[in-house]
Amino acid sequence: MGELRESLQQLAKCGLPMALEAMGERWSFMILRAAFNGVRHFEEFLSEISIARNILANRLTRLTESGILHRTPCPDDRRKVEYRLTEKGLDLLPTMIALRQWGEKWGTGVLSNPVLVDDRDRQPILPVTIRSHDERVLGYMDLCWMNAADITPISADTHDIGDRVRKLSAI
Amino acid sequence: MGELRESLQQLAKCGLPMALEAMGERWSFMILRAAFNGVRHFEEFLSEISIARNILANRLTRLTESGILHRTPCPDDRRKVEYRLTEKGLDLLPTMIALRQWGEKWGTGVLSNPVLVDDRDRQPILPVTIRSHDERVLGYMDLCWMNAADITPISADTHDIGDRVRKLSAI
DNA sequence: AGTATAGGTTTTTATTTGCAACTTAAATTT
DNA sequence: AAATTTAAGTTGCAAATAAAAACCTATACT
Repeated sequence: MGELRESLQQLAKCGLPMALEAMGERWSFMILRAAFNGVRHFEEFLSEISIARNILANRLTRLTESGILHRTPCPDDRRKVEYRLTEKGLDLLPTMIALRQWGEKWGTGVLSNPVLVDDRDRQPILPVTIRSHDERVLGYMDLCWMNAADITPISADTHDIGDRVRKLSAI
Repeated sequence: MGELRESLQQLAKCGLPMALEAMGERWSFMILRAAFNGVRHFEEFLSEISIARNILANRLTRLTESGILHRTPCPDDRRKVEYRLTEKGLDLLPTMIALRQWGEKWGTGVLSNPVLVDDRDRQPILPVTIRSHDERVLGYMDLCWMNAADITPISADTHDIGDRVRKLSAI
């Protein structure tokens, strides 16, 4: 119980809250999804997702400020502005696909179409999973928390691992 | 362009909006994370995450209604109620870990501690990635959309794949 | 019987959303 | 060159939602 509590103190500073600050708003995921689909301009976002103008403007600003999108005025048509995913933004793809797959699996039985496939062999991608360093698929029960300092870089001593490891669920 | 637009119509009914209806609210991820860490009771959630009572009550109800948590009155102490992750809820783990990893990678340089490891060999898990059917790691550029009906179950005809495939980004 | 605990609800206030109309600058049409 | 249209916002105002604090009810503990 002491251990658990300690871990929960840590919760405040793990990656999630920061991630949610950028992504936790209702429309952010939808905007990002549109961006992943090649949408780049204000009016285009507006017509693809049913969002209010001012909210879209606000979210685009915020996503830009947090480095997920990059805003460039178009050189060819100086009325236009281009919003593009940055590397940081592109890096949200696994999260988005994982969430989408979850939605498909547990949603309204409607099997989704089109399907995401590997461009190379046209076969559907696998469900996004958690993997061990040697690529085994891990479930909830296979995970535990460990002090970063106590991780042996792939070999070495094993004397008293017990009290440095907290067998915990996840996240 | 016509193709792109068609795909964007599809956007409305893919898995994401449904997923966001359940998960898209600011506190839902934090509540879920606490749940993954073994938090089960109202007052416990309340003290672990700084959320208002009424909002917590509301979110727990909603998460329960959407089948992510299961609510059971405790038989031993009948004041208490237990909120537990359902299978559907547990299935959000890859999404949450993916989002958390993203937050860690792009957040405030602070490398997070503790670290999630495989219980079996105490080695950190891999970053969550997108994989092809034969387990290759795929990036944004390796993906495209394809009509579900047109996917060949691992072999067979390849005559006119061209016009049935949309080379698209993702999500 | 009196107090504390668990899990809410209610009331009030602040913040966020969403809609509609307006603005500004640049491009296009007439 | 003037009038119109397009792109990307901003502003103002009503409605919905969130947050803080107080209150409530049932059970348990002493």
